[in-house]
Amino acid sequence: MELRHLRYFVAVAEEGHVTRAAERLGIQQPPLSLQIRALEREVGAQLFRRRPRGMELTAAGRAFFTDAQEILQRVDHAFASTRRTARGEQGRIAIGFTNSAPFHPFVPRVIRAFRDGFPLVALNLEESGTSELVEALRAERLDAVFVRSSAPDYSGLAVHFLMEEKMMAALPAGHRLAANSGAKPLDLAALNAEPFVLYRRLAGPGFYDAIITACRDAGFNPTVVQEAPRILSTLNLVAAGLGISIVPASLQRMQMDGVVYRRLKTVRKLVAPLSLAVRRGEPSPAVGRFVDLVRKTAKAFR
Amino acid sequence: MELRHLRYFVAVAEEGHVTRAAERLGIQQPPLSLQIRALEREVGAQLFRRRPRGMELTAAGRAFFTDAQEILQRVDHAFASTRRTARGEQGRIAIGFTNSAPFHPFVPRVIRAFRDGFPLVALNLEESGTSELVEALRAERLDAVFVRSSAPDYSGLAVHFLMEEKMMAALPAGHRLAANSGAKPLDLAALNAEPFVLYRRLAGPGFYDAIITACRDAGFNPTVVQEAPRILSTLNLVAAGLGISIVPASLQRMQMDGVVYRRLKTVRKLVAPLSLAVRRGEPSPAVGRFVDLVRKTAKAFR
DNA sequence: TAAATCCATATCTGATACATATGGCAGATG
DNA sequence: CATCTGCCATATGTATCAGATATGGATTTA
Repeated sequence: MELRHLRYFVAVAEEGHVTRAAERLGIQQPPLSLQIRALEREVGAQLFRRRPRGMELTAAGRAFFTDAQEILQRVDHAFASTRRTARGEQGRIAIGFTNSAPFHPFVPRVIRAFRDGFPLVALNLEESGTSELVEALRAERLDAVFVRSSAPDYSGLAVHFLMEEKMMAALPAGHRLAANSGAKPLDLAALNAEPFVLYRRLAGPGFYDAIITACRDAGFNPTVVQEAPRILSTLNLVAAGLGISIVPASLQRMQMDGVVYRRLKTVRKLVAPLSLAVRRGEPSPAVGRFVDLVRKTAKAFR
Repeated sequence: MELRHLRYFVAVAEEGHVTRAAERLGIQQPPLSLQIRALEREVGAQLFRRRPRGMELTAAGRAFFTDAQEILQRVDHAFASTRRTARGEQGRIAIGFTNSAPFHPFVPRVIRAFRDGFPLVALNLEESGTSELVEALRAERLDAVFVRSSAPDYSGLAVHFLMEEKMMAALPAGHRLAANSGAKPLDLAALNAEPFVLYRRLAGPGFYDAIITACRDAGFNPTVVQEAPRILSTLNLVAAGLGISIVPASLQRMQMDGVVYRRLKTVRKLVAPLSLAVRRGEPSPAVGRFVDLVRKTAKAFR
């Protein structure tokens, strides 16, 4: 049996009249009559009762009619769905981001923009450390990853730089340098005697190394008294008075009791980049559309 | 597109290799390659990415693969389901019976036997008066009807006599003729001075007329002091002492306080038949099977 | 570098779907 | 009651299409 048989059958069932159904289908009455007979032979059941004035469905024919309509409907749906997927308008993509990425207002904004523009594409969101994310990207568990730093190894991946943001000092409330919050930016060198609390290097090597390098360029080695596993625990430790930290400016959206943010005088290397990494080669249409939107939105965001 | 295209596509998708898929399908590799290309043109999307060593699905191809498998599965299901319906092993039939029919042990038994034998056939059961049932049968709201009497007009219907049962006298407890319940059968003439409570003629004309005729043959006109709309209300009125009644023997399964059943000496015309009525012509396979089972079970029941 | 593997293209042929002509049957009509 | 009408079924011919065979092109493998 072929779909042609189902289409012919449904037409005859709806018309109750072979000649009218043939007209509707654009063929002549004898081949339609033959096709119905062939279908009945193949199904192994009589689907119509022949009358002098037209045909009527048997009980088996009524059962088959229901199924046939549904099958034809599903075929049309399959076509439409496949075309949408091919155009990237439908499907599923998995997006990863580092623990600090969501605090950057760009990331939630572009995710919302994508959802609005492509409601039929399902987004899976994953948050993890940079290394885990890159590994998942390579293993095809993730399709695109927002990263905030240079990973040790981006081979096989395409990394699209989106933007960068300044870093700020995070000081315990009551700290001698915390007065006049929002006033004149601090010299990085003013932090030379301070104990440092830094986001663990393994989780965010880009931040860690950038901070170390910037301090050395300012003339001192920072005293790292504690590494924190998460960006939030970094702030918690600062609030507890264990030391100071340097974090991306977007973190100041996270107002936390006991933490005061102070701007720093511009240090060329002390910035936090935001990039999107994907696998090289041919992305799925949905991933392609996502990358396009992210890059376009990043240009408009600056 | 035809089902052939779906079958070819699924085979290639599963094998990832056109030559192997062609072998599996029993055709040569070049026509299969052409059919896949034709399908991609018709869908309007590339379903496979060609590699030097085989083909792999695109995102659109993966979406289509899911749909194609489901469609082919539904086609097989439609065939099987239609065959079952054609064999009367599946479908739905509506059975009607008069208010008194369920008390005959045969009726629930044959219904259970049918359910056991054809679990995929759904039974709708309706209870009503004989006239309503016959009307519903003619209007195709019911497919088969158990009746207990001769309806005024069975034209256009086929009535299969199943069996008959004796009638019994239903007396108020304490009645002078109620003593020695189960003893020697009563003469019908012994009831000549009694007030009669009868099941309404409109609801069960066969019973009514048979009782009137039998009494006249026994030499008296029964004094009908009350007609009851339902067989149960007939018994209720007897229990209340309004009079006596004559009911099918199967009613004695309905033990009711205040009612005593007494057998009657055999009166040729005073029996309650049980018949199955269906429309003339070609019943659906499920109805045909039901009629067959009912008739066969009735023979074994006697 | 030659051979192997795999899909794509070209050409031919048999099978099949459809057109046309006509027949048969049951119901409608005069 | 005879004739006509409406509708599906059968017979025959033909154009189209699916599949076979032969061969080519590109990439990988030995």
